[in-house]
Amino acid sequence: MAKKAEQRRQQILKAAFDAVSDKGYESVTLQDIADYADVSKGVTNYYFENKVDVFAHLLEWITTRIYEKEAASIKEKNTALEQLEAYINQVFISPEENKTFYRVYLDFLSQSKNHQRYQEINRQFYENCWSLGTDIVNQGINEGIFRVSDKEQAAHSIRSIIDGSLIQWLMRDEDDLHAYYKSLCHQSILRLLQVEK
Amino acid sequence: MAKKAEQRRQQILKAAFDAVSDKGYESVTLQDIADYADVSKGVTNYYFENKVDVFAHLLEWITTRIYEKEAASIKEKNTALEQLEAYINQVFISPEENKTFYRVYLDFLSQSKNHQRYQEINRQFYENCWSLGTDIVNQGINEGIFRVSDKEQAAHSIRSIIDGSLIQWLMRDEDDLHAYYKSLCHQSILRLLQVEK
DNA sequence: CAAAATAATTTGACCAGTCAGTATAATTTG
DNA sequence: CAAATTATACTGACTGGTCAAATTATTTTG
Repeated sequence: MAKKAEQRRQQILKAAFDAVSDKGYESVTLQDIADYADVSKGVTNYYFENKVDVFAHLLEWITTRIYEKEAASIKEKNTALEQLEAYINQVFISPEENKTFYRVYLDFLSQSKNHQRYQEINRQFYENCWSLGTDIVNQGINEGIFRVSDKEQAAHSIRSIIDGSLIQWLMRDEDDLHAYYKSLCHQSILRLLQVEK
Repeated sequence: MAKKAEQRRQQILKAAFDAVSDKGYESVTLQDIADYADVSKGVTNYYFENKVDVFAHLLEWITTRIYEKEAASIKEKNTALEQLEAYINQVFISPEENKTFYRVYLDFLSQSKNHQRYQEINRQFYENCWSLGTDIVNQGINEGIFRVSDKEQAAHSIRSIIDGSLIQWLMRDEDDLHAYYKSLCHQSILRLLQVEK
């Protein structure tokens, strides 16, 4: 079945994700992936061209998953402020989920310069993120609560603040900072959009 | 004597930097470093404990160099706005220097979670950066042009914006975006600090 | 339906290559 | 010459990828 094959691929991707999360991109071997997936080494090469191919699919999976979750939680809300809050809430889901997800994502970011394919996937991810930002900004402008001259620029800036906050949080690796950086990120963006107090 | 030895170390670190810049952290070998330094492989192991030791010294060198340059260019200026501009100018020196430096730095960031030692060096770097931000914020508050309630928070936020902008610029890897992200970063921080137009 | 044939999947041994680190030899220096 | 430094050769561990054989699933046939 094509169904069965798709399941196997998912299983391998999940295993690759766990492996990278535990050991870091560079040190994950094909054997690791096989071990995490509870299959033998050959399987990975049966379903994917090679190691890079596995990782490219993994990056694609991660970024689209992040984007879709963000888009979904925004769509539930009506006002720009609620949407923004939902966005930030989704970005900073929970310390556990965040750490694993964004550590792996950061690994890929630093690999992007060496792999054209990763870079392309990440470019797509950025565009998705910007479109989320633009939508919220448009909504806020229509509501008359955001004061922004250049919408595209605002979208870029929003994502900068999000990524910058996430990375700083990730790097400090102390307890109890998750809520702090979530709030910092939220407030920074509100100031950027010049929302009246 | 000890002078010569120190020179050799510097030579090796510079070689390691060039190698990482060209090939990326994960794929640099001890042989690469030796080749870039025009010495034989044994030399690296003579002056450093092992590969990680070389890289830890390199990270330390990079981060203190970035910090010192930033601190120096800020010190030249008197007003908060000038200082901020000098800061941003130094962060976004030139496309060439930026790309090499921050690509290597990003490599280290993603490795930090796996190496306690890298993490410690990076923590120190963050604290230095925050102190730069705090100084400028204090100056601006004294001048009455920044409206910030929490200075520490402002410092964190400033560095978030800087890192976020740098990474987004790095990842897009298109021509002519350097000036755009420099300006975006500058304007975002000004808005954050609620400078009157 | 059952046996046989065929196709798809899985396994793990294996290969050729690479690397970090070590040991030792050669060279320089004082 | 002796100590410090550098060059070279080597080792053992590990990796990505291959592949023939084994196993399992599916289809065909009588």
